[in-house]
Amino acid sequence: MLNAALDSIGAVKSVRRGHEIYGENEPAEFLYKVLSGTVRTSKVLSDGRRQIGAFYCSGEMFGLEFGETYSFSAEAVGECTILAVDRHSLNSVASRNNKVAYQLWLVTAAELERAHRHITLLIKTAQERVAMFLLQMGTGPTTGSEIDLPMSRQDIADYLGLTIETVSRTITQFAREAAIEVPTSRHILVHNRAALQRLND
Amino acid sequence: MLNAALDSIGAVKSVRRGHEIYGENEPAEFLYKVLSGTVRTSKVLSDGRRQIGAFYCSGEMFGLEFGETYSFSAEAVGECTILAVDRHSLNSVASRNNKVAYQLWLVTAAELERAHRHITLLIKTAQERVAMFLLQMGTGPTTGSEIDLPMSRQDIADYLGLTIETVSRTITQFAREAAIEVPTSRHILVHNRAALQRLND
DNA sequence: CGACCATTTGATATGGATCAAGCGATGTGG
DNA sequence: CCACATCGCTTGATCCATATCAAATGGTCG
Repeated sequence: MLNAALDSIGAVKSVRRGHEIYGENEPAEFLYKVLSGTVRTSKVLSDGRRQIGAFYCSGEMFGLEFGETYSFSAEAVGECTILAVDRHSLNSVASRNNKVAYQLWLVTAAELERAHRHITLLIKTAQERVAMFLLQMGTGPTTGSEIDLPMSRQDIADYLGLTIETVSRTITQFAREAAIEVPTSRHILVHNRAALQRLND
Repeated sequence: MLNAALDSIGAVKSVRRGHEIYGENEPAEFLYKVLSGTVRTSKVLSDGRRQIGAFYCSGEMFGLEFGETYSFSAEAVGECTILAVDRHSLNSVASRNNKVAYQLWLVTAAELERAHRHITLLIKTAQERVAMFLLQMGTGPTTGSEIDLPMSRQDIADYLGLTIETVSRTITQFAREAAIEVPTSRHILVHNRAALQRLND
């Protein structure tokens, strides 16, 4: 099993809020798993625009690469603990153990599916993007209609390909329409999930 | 080797211009390789907007899935011949042959890289998107500065997340600036590659 | 030649970006 | 404990890139 392999050869690290885990184009020596907190991957264009590739929550893996270098950089969104697994050790386990190799393939496949969802997101309107984002954040281990956003508005904007002002205004608008409630900026209650879902595919 | 495996268990088919190879959500029974022509994958949203996932040229593989169903549909852009490989046969080869399994993983990884490039494209301006698209189409087997576009302006627009008018205007603008020349709408000569490249990352 | 389709071009509208304040939490030093 | 700076977020006013609507052009095939 993959998780057993990871645990046996991985090293636990903790990373401070905002600190870099690895940089774009650095040699891809490690594969990581989030143990607690949230990690974002990102890329900064020459003119300063930033694209966030994905957010990774507890239990998810990131930093799996095929080339020699990372194609995005990775930073801790908040305080994080992560498991760092040496790529070569893992490869050697995978070459002896088909199940582990298959699990690594599945991680890549999951990553691909994530990227496809992201592409579909980026051709939509601002309302649709924000709605889709909230719904995505609302699924997972947390219960039903409460969403705790670990990331800033700027992070959300850079993930959605919008500006911070547009994200803020759209959230305000959803709140005015009573689809959601925003007790604090990082904590959102979804009252009318159907209204948000109506804005999807 | 993967290609040998594909050739031995694959069946050659030809597909007419515009015809569907498989549909979104259909059971994913086959993995395909383009032998000649170009294939596009796409997804149509409920309101009619169409997103093109990718274009596949001769030699490239498409339709590799992990779930039970295809996540995009696939159509022939022009007259095409393709090789259809039964997924279960291939899986059984892969389970016995590590090299084949590894190659399949690489196909997924290439697909992921493609998706990441696509995401980066979609956060840019219209000029940058079109420039990047032309440069991408200009690499590959064809020689240097000549691009033959197998697809329509509408296909390009749906790939880039723009309208057909914007794509057309942007191409006209590049021609006016003498970066390119457009003898016919499907045939483009790149005169100033650097000018296009300047619009990228 | 005439019908049809893809593409280009023109005129106008608009969603989201940009520029600019204001506001509310959190923290720091006096 | 309170001014005051700072930071993240929201709100307002205006602008602009791209969409939308509409028409002209050109290429292809019967």
